[in-house]
Amino acid sequence: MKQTLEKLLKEAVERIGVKEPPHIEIEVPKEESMGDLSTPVAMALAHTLKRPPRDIAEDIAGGVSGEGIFERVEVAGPGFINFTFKKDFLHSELKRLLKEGTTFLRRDLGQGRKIQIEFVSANPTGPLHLGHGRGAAVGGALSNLLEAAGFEVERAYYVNDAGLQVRLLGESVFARYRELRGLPHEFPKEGYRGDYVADIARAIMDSAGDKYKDSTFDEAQDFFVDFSLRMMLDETKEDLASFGITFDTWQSERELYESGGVKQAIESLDAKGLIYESGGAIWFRAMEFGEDKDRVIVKSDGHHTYFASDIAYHAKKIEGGFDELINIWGADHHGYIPRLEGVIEALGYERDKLKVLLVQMVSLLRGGEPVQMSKRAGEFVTLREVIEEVGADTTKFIFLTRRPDSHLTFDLEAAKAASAENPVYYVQYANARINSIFAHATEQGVSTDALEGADLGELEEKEEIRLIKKLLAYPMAFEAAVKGREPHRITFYLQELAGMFHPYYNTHRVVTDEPGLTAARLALCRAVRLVIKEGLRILGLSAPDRM
RNA sequence: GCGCCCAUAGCUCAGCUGGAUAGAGCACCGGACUACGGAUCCGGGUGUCGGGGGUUCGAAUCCUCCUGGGCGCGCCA
Repeated sequence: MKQTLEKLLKEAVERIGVKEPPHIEIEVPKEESMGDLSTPVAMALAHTLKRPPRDIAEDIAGGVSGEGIFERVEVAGPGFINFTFKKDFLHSELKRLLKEGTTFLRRDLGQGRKIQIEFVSANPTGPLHLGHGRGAAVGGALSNLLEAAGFEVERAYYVNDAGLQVRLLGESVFARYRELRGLPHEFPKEGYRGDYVADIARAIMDSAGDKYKDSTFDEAQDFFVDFSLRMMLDETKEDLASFGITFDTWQSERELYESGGVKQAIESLDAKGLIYESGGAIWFRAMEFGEDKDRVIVKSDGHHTYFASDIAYHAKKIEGGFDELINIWGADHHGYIPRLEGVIEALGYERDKLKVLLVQMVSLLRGGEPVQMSKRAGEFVTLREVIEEVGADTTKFIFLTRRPDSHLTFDLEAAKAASAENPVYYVQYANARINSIFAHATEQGVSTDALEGADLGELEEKEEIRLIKKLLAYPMAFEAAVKGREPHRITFYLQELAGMFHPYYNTHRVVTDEPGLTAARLALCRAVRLVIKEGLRILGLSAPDRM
């Protein structure tokens, strides 16, 4: 629909003597009386052509060749050109949608370009919390979205399984282990205090018994750290699975050290003279890349900072042949962005090869009262608990009906209360409802197989025309979502589509006494279902046949 | 002190990258087909778009200052 107009408009604009036409904006006007699609292009041209916008609009409108396509082409307001399509055109486009299916809905904007999306990447020192859930929902939806748009997408998870934090986890588990055994123990001062630490200790008792009752932590360290890591990682994967999120690659930080990747990355920076020693530590010349201070890679005690392995990790990503890298981070890491971009430049690549998408913080409330989400503190609400309490689809939907950069307060009480009335069901119900219409049709002995031949010209009610236009507008929403990397646009589109389907259903019967009309309406329902399923799939939401 | 993000209806949020009279859902009130699922539908109103200034044909959207909130600014991760 939009593409057809785009092409005709471009020709018309060239026809009035504009050699290099600007980008032609096309939008759906807010009022139906303003036509189906609209363009402000005449107003944009007014300045350069030094003519009144309405005159230009008249000229362009007169030059649009689209006989058989437009019912009306009108100039309105300060200089908008409004287009209203002929019903025949809408019907033939709907026919195409039904025939081509998702091919009609998607556009190949990626052209097979490789893109890696890294998200969640939580420290394996504690369970996933709600903030991770937001990253997971957005990252998963964005991945599906870009995949549908013809990108080759890799979903990546980075596991920080090296360094002092995981050692501290092991030490905390060790202390709990001794505690459970009734042995004297000293809990590390900054240790992890959540219940999950004791859970791990219990699991160790189950599998290793009292094998380590006489060991010091130094002796038992490897076992405790590895066991704890494996268990945390397994639980993380379980949580993500129950949230409907999957990953293609799990990059271990430890592996980057063991394979020599970190060493290599540092050497390559060194070879470029971007590294120096001072005060016993090794520094990266971040200031040469716009940072306000240089950054330590290796501390004076010999330990590497996270930054060191991040350099190696991103070097490895780039060498993986990706055209674009996307990192989805919590907004509390925003200060880290220039540092990492600097490194990418230092490694000899374009800075904008990496796009960091910040997902704003989620503050958790329960009945208006703040709930702490600190991993070190004893009490916090995990993603798992929220999924169990509120449900995966509802939780995801709450995340996907907001711009990622909007701050979000997630009130558990409100979410649960809203759960029964949640808009996600409104959308899913449209799908389920269509399924029962088809079941009903079959019961009535109406064939639902041969809808290809249906005469869609039968669809003349205004609710039907509106619905068709909305369906044909899906590619526009899709394109905007892809270009802006904003999956939430799909969410809003689906709510609007369902918001047209339900009233239609209540006004007009699909299965009627007239076979021709029935076939056409069934075909329309099938198209609605197709689009809803496609949208829900992209968002990572389920599309149950019955609810 | 410096930097990033946010502020739109009572609440939760959209607003298609500068366009027409700023929109949904929730909540509240009233109503609906002996037929395809009432998780539905129909009707009812609400705005100094946080505030001031600027840019221009035109600003919720861009610039600037201010206010308020969130988050960063380590040889932490």
